[in-house]
Amino acid sequence: MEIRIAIFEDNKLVRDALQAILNGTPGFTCCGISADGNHWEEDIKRNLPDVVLMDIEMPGLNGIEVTQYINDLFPQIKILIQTVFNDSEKIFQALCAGASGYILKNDPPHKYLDAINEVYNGGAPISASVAKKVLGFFANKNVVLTSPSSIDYQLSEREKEILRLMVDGRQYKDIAEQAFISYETVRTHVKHIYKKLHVASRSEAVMKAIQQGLR
Amino acid sequence: MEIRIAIFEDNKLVRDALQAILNGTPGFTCCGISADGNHWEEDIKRNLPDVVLMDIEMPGLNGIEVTQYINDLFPQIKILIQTVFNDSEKIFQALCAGASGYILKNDPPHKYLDAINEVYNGGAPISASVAKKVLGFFANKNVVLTSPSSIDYQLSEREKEILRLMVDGRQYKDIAEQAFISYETVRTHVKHIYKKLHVASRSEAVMKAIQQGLR
DNA sequence: TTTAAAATCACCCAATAGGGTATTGTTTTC
DNA sequence: GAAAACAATACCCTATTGGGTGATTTTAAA
Repeated sequence: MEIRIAIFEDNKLVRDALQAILNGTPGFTCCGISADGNHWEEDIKRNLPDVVLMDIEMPGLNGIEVTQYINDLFPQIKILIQTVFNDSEKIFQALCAGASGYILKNDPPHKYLDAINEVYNGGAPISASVAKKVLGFFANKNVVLTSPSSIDYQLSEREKEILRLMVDGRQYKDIAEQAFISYETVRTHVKHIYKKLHVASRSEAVMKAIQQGLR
Repeated sequence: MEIRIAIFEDNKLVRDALQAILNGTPGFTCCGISADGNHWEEDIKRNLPDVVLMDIEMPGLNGIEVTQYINDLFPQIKILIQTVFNDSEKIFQALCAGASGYILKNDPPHKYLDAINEVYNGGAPISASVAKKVLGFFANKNVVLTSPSSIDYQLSEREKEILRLMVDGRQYKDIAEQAFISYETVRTHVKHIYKKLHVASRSEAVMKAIQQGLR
C-alpha cells in the first residue's frame, strides 16, 4: 500500500525535486502537485492524498490558510508543513490551523520520507529546531485557548460587526458613528446580541466574544 | 566538564534510579535530589544545577509551579520535564512555564541522557508522543497569547480581587456581597483600578485583565 | 408569494456605571 | 515616628447601559 502525497509548493525546482524523490521511492507516490493554494479544493478532491506536503509561503492563499481549509473539510488528511524560515509566528499559526507535523526545507530527503511515514502512521514529526521555536514561543506567556467551533451563536454579520466594536471598548454613540447607523439602532442590535449570547451586560458579551473567537 | 543535574521527583525508587544512572555515567553528575518542590529555592541555590529534571506530579508545589519559579529566578537553568501521563493540559502548562524539553518517564535511560545533553546544548528534546499531544492540543483552537511580564499595573491585592470578580461579570452589588464590603467601597476600588489600568469602562478593564493575565 | 429574518429607527423608564470629593482608620515603609 | 499606601465608607451628579414595546423597510428563504 503506497502513501499518496500531494505537494503544495510555489518553487518549481523544489516541487519537481520532491516529486522525483517521492516517485522514485518505493512506498511513496506523488499524486498531485500544486504551485499555489488557489484551487486547493479541486486539487484535493481530484488527487485524494493521504498526506499533504505544504509550503507556508505561497502566492495567493498561503499554506496556513490552505491547511485550515483542508483540515476543516478533510480532517483525515495529514498535513506536513515544510518551512524555510524559523518564523515562530508562522509555525504557531500553522499549529493552530491543524498541521500534523513540521519539517525544515533544508532537511535531507530521507528525513522527508521519515516524516511522511510518521504522519501517515499518526505521529507528529517535528524538526528539532522547530520544536525549539515552539517551546520558546510559549515560554512565559499567558494563553487563552478556546475552541472556535464549539458553539455558533447565529449572530448576523451586522451583529458581529457591532460586537467587535464593543470588544474594542467603544460606546454606543461611537459605534453608531463608526457603523453609520443611529444610536437607537446600535442599542437594538446590542439587545439582540445579548439575547443570542445569553448575557445581560457588555463585559459578559465581550468575554464570550473573546473566548469563542468572535464568530 | 560535567553536566550538573538536579532531580525533582517524589517517587523514591525513580529518584534513586535516576541518581544512580546519572552518577554512573561519565559527563553527568547528579548535584541534588528533592522529593518535592517546597524548598526549591534553597535546593537550587545550594546545588546550582545546569539542568533540572522535573516531575510534574509532586506533593505541595507541583512541577509546573516550580518550573515557573525556577525559570523566573534562574533563567539560565534548563528544565527538562518528565511526565508519565499524556495529559495535554499539564504538558501545555509546563510549556508556558518555561520548560526546555519533555521526556516520558518510561523512556529508556539512554533517552534521558540524550535529552539532558540536548537541553544543555540549547536544544529542545520532545518525545514523539508529547509532540503529538502538543500539536493536537493547538489544532483548531483560537489563541490569545500575551506576555505577563510586560506591564505591572501595581494593583493592590484587594483591587485584583475586585477585578477578578468584574471579569466574572458580577455587578457592583454582587461584588460587595462577595467581598464583604459596601457598594460604595467597591466603586472606590473600581475607580482606582480604572486609573491604574488607564481605562474608563468595565469592558476595557476586563479586556486588559484577560490579556495581561490578571496581575 | 407568503413568511421569516435582518436591519433600521424611536420613545420610555429604570438600573448600572463612572467621576469627583471627602473622611477615617489601618498597615506598611522609610 | 512620620509619611505613604491601602482599605473602607459615604454622598453628589451625570453618563451610559439595559429592557420593553412598536414600527418600517429590505432581504432571503420556503
